[in-house]
Amino acid sequence: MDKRILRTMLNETDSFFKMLADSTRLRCLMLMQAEGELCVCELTHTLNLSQPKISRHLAHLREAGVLVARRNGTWMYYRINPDLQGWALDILQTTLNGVRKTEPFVSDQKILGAMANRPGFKCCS
Amino acid sequence: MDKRILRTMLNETDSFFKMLADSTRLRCLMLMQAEGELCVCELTHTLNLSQPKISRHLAHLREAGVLVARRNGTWMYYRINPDLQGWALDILQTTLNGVRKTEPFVSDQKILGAMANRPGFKCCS
DNA sequence: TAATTATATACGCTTGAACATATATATGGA
DNA sequence: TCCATATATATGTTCAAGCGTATATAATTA
Repeated sequence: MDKRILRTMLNETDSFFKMLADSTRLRCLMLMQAEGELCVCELTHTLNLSQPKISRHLAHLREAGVLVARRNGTWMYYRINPDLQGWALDILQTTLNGVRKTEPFVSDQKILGAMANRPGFKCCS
Repeated sequence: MDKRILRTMLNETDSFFKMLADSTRLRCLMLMQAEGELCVCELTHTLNLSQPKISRHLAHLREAGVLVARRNGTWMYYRINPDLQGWALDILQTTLNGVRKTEPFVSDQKILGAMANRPGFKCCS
């Protein structure tokens, strides 16, 4: 764990909220809260934003300890850090419940659900 | 209700988190979540920050619809807007539960509790 | 009306964060 | 080894937001 992580790992409570205070990051987090781990290409496709923009925001979330990552081949999968403090996990779920029927979250879920050729996606199980 | 309020009144979810993403604002909100309405001088004393700084942050919170205000003589009392959406109120309470035993929130509560001459404070009932 | 207290706002400055674009790195397959 | 795909990072710029200081407004009391 490097210095950047130690510096920002929720030592200060408001740094957690800073991570939620950007619409791109919040949309990514809500998708992961709803769907579990997602890779960069799924988020790039779903939010229709540039790959560097998505990657940079995911890096921020990871450095802040909000996300953890796993590599599988060329794909990087990100998911919400299960070791987040309980109140932080609660807030993510409460937020999802609060926004899941509003835009842009409805559309995001829909677009992700309709995405073809998702890596690791098993059709017909 | 003026244009600024309409623009920021939680039409965008992340604007709510933007309001929580500043330590001064978060400390004020946690005190109000714990204590109910508070006036500017109580917050200025408790956080040991300049009056204009506190006032400006309270104005932001009010414009965003997170706080409502009431005047009583020369004092302005602010409190969490009871008409906030349920999920937003839940998040404030969850956050308070999560941080109430950590700094700077412990000290803030202590200093406020020990403050002398609080306006509207009835000694010996 | 004048003085005092409490609060709000205006101004100029600084800084951090987000952005677009370009480029680097990493993995897997031919 | 070379290429293609997926992802990460670097660079320079722009802009929003916070800050301190000064000043304005509002209510109260003399």
